[in-house]
Amino acid sequence: MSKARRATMSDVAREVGVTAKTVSRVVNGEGPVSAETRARVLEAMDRLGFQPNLMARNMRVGARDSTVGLVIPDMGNPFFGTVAGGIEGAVRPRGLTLLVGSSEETAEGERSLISTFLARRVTALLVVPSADSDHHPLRAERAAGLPIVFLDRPPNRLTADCVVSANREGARSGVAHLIAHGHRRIAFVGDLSTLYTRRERFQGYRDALAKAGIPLDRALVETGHDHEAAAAAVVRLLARKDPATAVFAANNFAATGVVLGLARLRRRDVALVGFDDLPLAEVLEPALTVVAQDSAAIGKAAAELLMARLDGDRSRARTVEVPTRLIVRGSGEMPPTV
Amino acid sequence: MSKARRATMSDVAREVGVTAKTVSRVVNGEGPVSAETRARVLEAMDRLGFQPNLMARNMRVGARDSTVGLVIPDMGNPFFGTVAGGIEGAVRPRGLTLLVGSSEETAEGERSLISTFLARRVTALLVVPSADSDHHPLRAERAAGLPIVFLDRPPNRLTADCVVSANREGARSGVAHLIAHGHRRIAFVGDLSTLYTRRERFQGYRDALAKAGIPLDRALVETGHDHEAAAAAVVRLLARKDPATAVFAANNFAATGVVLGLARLRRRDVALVGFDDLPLAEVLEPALTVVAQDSAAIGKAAAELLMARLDGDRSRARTVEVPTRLIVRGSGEMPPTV
DNA sequence: TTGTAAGCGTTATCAA
DNA sequence: TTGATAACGCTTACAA
Repeated sequence: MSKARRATMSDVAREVGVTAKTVSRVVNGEGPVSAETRARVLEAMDRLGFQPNLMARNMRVGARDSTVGLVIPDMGNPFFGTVAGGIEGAVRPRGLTLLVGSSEETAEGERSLISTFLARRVTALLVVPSADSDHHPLRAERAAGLPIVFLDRPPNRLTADCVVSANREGARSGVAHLIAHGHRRIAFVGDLSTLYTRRERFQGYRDALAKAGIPLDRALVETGHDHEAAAAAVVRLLARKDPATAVFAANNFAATGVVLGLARLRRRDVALVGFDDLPLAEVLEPALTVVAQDSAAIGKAAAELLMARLDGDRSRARTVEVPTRLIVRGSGEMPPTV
Repeated sequence: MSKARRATMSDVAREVGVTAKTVSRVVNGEGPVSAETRARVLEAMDRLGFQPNLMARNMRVGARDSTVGLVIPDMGNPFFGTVAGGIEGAVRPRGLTLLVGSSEETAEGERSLISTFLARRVTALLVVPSADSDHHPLRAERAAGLPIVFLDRPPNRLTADCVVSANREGARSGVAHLIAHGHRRIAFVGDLSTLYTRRERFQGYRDALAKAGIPLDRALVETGHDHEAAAAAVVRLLARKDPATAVFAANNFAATGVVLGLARLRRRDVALVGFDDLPLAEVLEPALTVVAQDSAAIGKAAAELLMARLDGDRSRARTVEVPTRLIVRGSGEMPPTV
């Protein structure tokens, strides 16, 4: 019962009294097979619950699997969900199936997941790198013609196609927006500083401050990698003797956390601009001003890069930067409390 | 360049001057290999960028792949992201890798994704069924010993393990809560009625009404499968001559949409209870009362069922119901406007 | 219209 | 400690 071996083509063939090759023909709808034989084979396949072994097929054919592997850092972050949706919509018409795994934001998780995909001979590989991962070992795969595209964050120690948001410019514009509304004590709440997106957005923050002649105050730079951490950061930022009058939250979790923190403090006088939009942004009070990323477009761009490579594009690695968009809703336009 | 063949064990072996079997021993850290041979093999592997072909290995070993396949309807829904996270946390310690694909809520997408997983000989299969899918064809796989667990929604035409939320009872308690606060015109905004979860939650809604002696008014039952559809539904519900004084939103998208709709109408006098919690629920005004699902627990329970099967549990199919929890925050306690 | 032989990349078995 | 041979399930090339 438990050792019930799975039916193979030979099993089906024996059942019907033909050869495996004939079953193969029926399965692949290829070559000439008499209607009667075909019917008998189909019947036996159904009766035995035959499922072709794609591993064996792919091995023989030498063809790659019709699967695209995607490595993301976190299944729970809707940003990556939307990115994945964008990819899927683009590769599906081509008959490719997207399979997603999570690295849990660790280099080891990422390495082992990539290995899993490579060992299964995916048609192409999409990776959102986790901090500190090294992509140098992938050079052989790339040389062997495997399309590899990095998303959201660039590869480390490897030149390859890459799609990212306009992080620096987007952050700059968001912070400049706060400055334009009179703020000079603007806090930055972001991920761990090892992350590429955090570094870029932090640079944009510095660019905006510099342009306005505002010195960087390290005391206003906080880390909030999840909701509660960001909420706690806000409490600290506002408890200072010289508190922040505005906050730039550098990702969706940070923005959510800052909103939570401010609400718990019953503070409605602190300006806020978030990076990445939230579904409920417009109903918050005040409504949340954000630098919106086009996450679906990021996925789509990556998928298109990938498919161009599959179609034989051998040009050098490209980096696509997807623009962001400032959405003004209220929270970013409040003046500083004097 | 483009046809660069991938290095095989034989390639590595030839390079070093040994046999494929020796390389195999090194790769699998099995059997006796001299330290020197091992070093030379490892060096050659690295130089050639050798990646073992798992398809070939699995085929030979006859072993199942160390992969668990998960089919979800929608990558963009954070509920499924959290469920996936719960599964991953439970199967990873066992050395299993979770691979996720999206059916886009279509029976065909689900069928083809399941086929993809079966053809790749996953160790186990996890499925969130889409509406109208038929799982009868999976009976042979189940008989062959493949653990199959359904999540969030039960299988159709197949008896199998299943993990669901206490949908009916949860919805009943949410609606009863509104009734306890004086409401009698309570609207229901949910998914398409073909969906299991929608049907169950609707039953819970009816149960609560019946218990209170309130007749069901079909005019108060609306469909809102995404944010905007739910927002539009609210507008209709409140525009009636005999409008709803409270709304029960039967899933997270519907709840978000209802909140959006109410905010756009500037209506703060309509009571609301949502099914499934939202990250920003506590900061809404009024804060959102919800029937919270434990999505991570659903994933974990499914993973545990699955692993028990892998460990040889042959008992009959079980259905696990994960309890929900009413979280009172304000929106559900508002009295009806007279 | 169907069958035979060989081989894809790996590992089990047994021998050296 | 290492190698030769066969086999996993399937498809290609060729023959019947």
